[in-house]
Amino acid sequence: MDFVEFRKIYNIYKDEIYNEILSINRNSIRVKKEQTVIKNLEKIFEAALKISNRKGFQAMSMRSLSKESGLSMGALYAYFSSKEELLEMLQRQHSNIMFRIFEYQIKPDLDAQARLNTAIRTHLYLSEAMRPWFYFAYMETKNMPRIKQERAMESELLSEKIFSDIIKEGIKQKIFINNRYELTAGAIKALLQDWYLKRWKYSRRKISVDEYAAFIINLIKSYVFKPN
Amino acid sequence: MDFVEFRKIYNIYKDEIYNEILSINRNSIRVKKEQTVIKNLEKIFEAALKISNRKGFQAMSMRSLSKESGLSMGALYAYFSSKEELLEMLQRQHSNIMFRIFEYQIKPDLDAQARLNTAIRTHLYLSEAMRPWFYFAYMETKNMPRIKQERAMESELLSEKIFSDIIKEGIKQKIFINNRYELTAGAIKALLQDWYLKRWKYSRRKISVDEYAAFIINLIKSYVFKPN
DNA sequence: GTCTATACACAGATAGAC
DNA sequence: GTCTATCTGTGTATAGAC
Repeated sequence: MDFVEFRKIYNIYKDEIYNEILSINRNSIRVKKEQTVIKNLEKIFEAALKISNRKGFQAMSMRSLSKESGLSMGALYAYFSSKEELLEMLQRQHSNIMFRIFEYQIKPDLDAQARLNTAIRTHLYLSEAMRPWFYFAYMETKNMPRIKQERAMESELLSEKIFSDIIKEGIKQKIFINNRYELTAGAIKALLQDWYLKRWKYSRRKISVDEYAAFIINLIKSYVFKPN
Repeated sequence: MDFVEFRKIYNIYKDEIYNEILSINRNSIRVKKEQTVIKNLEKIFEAALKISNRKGFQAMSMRSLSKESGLSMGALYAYFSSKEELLEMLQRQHSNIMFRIFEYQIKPDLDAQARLNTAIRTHLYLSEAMRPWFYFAYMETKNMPRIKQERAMESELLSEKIFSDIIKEGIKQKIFINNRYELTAGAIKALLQDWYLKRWKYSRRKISVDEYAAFIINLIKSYVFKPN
């Protein structure tokens, strides 16, 4: 699988994003006509991600969101009851779509090595396709109240577990060396996150997402196969 | 070198931090008595880092900073002319102290392997000793205006260059394999940053800073020495 | 040097016309 | 469903007493 191939799978899901947001938040959205809701949610979310990823969610005023999205302040509040609710919608939607695609992609019928590759590629390609969402989720959870941060931490650990489980199994099957699988899984996550957190750096150096995928996979393999 | 040893070196510098802040910002600080300035700057900066690292600098109100630092609003503005200036003071101080210690620590008389170790350990230990500063600098540069972000990006590349130069030299000396040294340096940075960005995770798992240093070093070595 | 009290701008949110 | 106009709280910053 490379990025081009991944995009085909992803595009099927993509159109459902706003349908899903609608059905989850049906009761808090005052507007009735489905078509209108979907069209406007898309405008609102895109604008919110754009401004937030530049200045931070906190610093984004409702006035600027109104201007960027093309809807008036009054209209915005027909889609959520407070700025904080908008934040929650964005966060939840990100984690939903992420785990959904992950679940679908990682087939259990492959050996540990192939599954590790798939997991790394899936995560990386997904973050590339949905970069504004990933960046937003990473940066904005840090400034949230304790309780909601806990949720984000669980989500981090859960996605890390996908990697550590695969490595553990590889160790059991004697394919990999028994060598700090938990730290290794954490390292994979950190490297994957670097891709969307410092996109500017990789763009400047003209590193493609496929190149970066290959690099991470090689780096990790050299460690889990290390003879010493 | 381990963390205990590093702390001894660090402690010598530590006391100079506020002296240095004072001398750099002498003209924008209205208070004359040196002792007073140093004592209060410490209070202000500690409070600012504490609140910002929990809620973000933007979300920290001057009222809350006043309360946390124990100084009145009026008093605060004797030390900086605007909230933005406070932000600048914090940022600049962080990058100053970082490059200062780095320069001092990395001796050129060692071979590439030993220098790579020292560089990794120095960066990691420094971020551990000054965690609130590092966390702050990482999170808050993202929301800054273009021009200032450029500065932060240059700083990222500069510190990355320390690692890539060492690796390049190792390749030249035929100690290391010629294997994407730029991406490798970036990976080292990402792994080092993960330590202070997700401190909660490592604390929970009871990973010591020395353990983590050894892990990164092993991971990277297995790649730069990889036989294939 | 530090305080309290206050100015003034702008934030989030809503009411009511269309 | 969407708009404009407006309410009310909170933000940064400063003036002037001590």
